[in-house]
Amino acid sequence: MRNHPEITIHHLANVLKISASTVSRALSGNKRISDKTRELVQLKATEMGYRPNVLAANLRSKKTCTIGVVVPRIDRFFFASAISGIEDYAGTNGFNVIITQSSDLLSKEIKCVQTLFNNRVDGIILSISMQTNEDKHLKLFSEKNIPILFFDRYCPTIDCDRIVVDDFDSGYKITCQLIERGCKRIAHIAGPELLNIYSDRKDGYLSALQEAGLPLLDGYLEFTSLTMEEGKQAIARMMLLSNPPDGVFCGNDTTALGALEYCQKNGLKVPQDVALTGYSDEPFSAVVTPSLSTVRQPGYQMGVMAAQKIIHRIENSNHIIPFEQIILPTQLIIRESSK
Amino acid sequence: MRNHPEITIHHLANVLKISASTVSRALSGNKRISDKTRELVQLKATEMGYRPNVLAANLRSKKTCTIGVVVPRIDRFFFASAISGIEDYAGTNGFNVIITQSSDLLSKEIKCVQTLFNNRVDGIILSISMQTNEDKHLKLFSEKNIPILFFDRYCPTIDCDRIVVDDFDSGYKITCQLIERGCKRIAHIAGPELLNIYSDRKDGYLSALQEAGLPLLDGYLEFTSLTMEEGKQAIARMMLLSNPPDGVFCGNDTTALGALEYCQKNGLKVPQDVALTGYSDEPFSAVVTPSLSTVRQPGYQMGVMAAQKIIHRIENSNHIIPFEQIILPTQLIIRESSK
DNA sequence: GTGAAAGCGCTAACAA
DNA sequence: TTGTTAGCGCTTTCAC
Repeated sequence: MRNHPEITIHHLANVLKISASTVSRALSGNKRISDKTRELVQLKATEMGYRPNVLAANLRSKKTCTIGVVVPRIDRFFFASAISGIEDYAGTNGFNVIITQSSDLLSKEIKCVQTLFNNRVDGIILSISMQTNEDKHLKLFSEKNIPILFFDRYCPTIDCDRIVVDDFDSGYKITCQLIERGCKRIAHIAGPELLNIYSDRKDGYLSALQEAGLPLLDGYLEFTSLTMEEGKQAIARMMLLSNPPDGVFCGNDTTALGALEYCQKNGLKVPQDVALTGYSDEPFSAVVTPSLSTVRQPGYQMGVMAAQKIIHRIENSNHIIPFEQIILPTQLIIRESSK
Repeated sequence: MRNHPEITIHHLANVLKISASTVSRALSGNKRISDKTRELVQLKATEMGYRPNVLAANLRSKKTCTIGVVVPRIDRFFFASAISGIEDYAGTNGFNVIITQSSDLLSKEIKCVQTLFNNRVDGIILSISMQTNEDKHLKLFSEKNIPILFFDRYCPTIDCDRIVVDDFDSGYKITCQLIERGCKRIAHIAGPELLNIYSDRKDGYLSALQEAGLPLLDGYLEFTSLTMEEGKQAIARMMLLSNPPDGVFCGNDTTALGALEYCQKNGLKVPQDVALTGYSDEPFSAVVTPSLSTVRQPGYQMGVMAAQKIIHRIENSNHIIPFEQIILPTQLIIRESSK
């Protein structure tokens, strides 16, 4: 089983008795070439099983046609959907996508970013980790004029494009829904305040309370890292307060699920005794009993837009395009847990 | 904001008054160099902000240190977990991962594979689409001696490594569980017979029936593409049979969820009137009511092993390593839907 | 232990 | 429209 040697443009050139540059032009869709030659070359190329050496082309043109992606976790539905969107758009536009995950660790995120940087990606799309409280590792890109784009979770100190949803508004609205259904004592299990998305959700919650003239009672606002276990523990503490909440807005669906489990184990009826809401619309939220009220984020669409925007910027790097923050709408989904 | 020019080994060489090859050796950990020079070079490299040009190195060494991945869908939990495993292992071993998705379409799969091929990935890990009934597009790789590795869904006509689970055994066992709990009329909603995983599950089911002396009644075996909607429709037809099943083994959790919804809408108690089981252990299966019995596949672990195995093969391409099929154990998870 | 030189496969400025 | 030429930045033989 011998390896056939790789066919290059020089082989084609030899066989066709023309120059390598003509072959190159014919293959790259250059205008300055006759239709006849082009067809001839293309025919021969397929015949001989030529495949372009992307590496060499990239080295020469100093572009890799690759975008790097850093997400906290690939296996979270929201991020998987976003990646799916990125890959679909990038794939049909001649770009490759290198995926990396930070596992919500700053140290890992720094490594990912470094790897992508060394691999000379043309742009980087990222959603920062829960720990990210510095931006040194991202400055690398700005310094070399490599486009950065944040989606969902961003670093406020870096000036670049962002695709986000209005977490403040969503947090506000979902709290209002709890108020409208009659809840008087509403608590919130929040995520790390460091992250824009969580602090915005929290601010939306606070704003809704204030507007309705409801007080923020002691112990009604807890900051966690939003795991299921922490959801259980947080609601446990809340329900043991002298004046327990009758409604809890959980920072994400996983926490809400933990809270739900706690309630069911402790004989609390949801939503009668305490109404619950989550955030993110994970696949399980619609099918759990009672089904979870939540906020749906357009993950796939965010991915598509992110890819679109960064590729546009890469391909127009000579132009000055002002940075933009695109805010995509979310959808409030009211289900049994807060009916 | 001027771009600083990229530092190359030649810049370092000039500054240090040594040759580029020495710099190269110092940086690549070559033995034939004095400790003093090595340290000097490395120091200067960091000082000047040198970053190796991976492209040039790859062009020269004809290796890309990149593995390509093709999965049906990124946003399915099983595949997302596998990707997560691949990326973790590859990332810590100096390999990049390019992800593509076939959307379960043969045509798209061919494109993905072609792209990865042109990008000269050093190896490709894939799980084929539901439509894949040919292997021409995969022969490309075998011809160039580029390692292919299948995980979960494989193409039986390609001779290469595989990481799979024992779908026959799992199908057999989960059917046995239905039998043990007293089901007498057990149906199966199967996936496309083309795919090993689904036909194996089906064969396991048939084998369990036969062993228990239970008949396969007319209309008890349906082939679908395992969407939620098809699950509903299939079970609807089954429950309208003159002799409806009292247990249904669904080809995956999504179908089982559809079946569950049908039962709940039509006043059928699960598991009392009809027991249900799924396959895959999606995140929702544990939390739906009644919770779904299912089979857990070690997605993350399969990803790690896949990456490990293919990287090992890439780095030992001079050796002849016999192809191997690794069968990972699954875990039967009995929950309320078949208690 | 170090340097000189060739070349990986491609593109693009320039010339014809 | 086509050819010539000069690299992109690196590795790696082959000298010394």
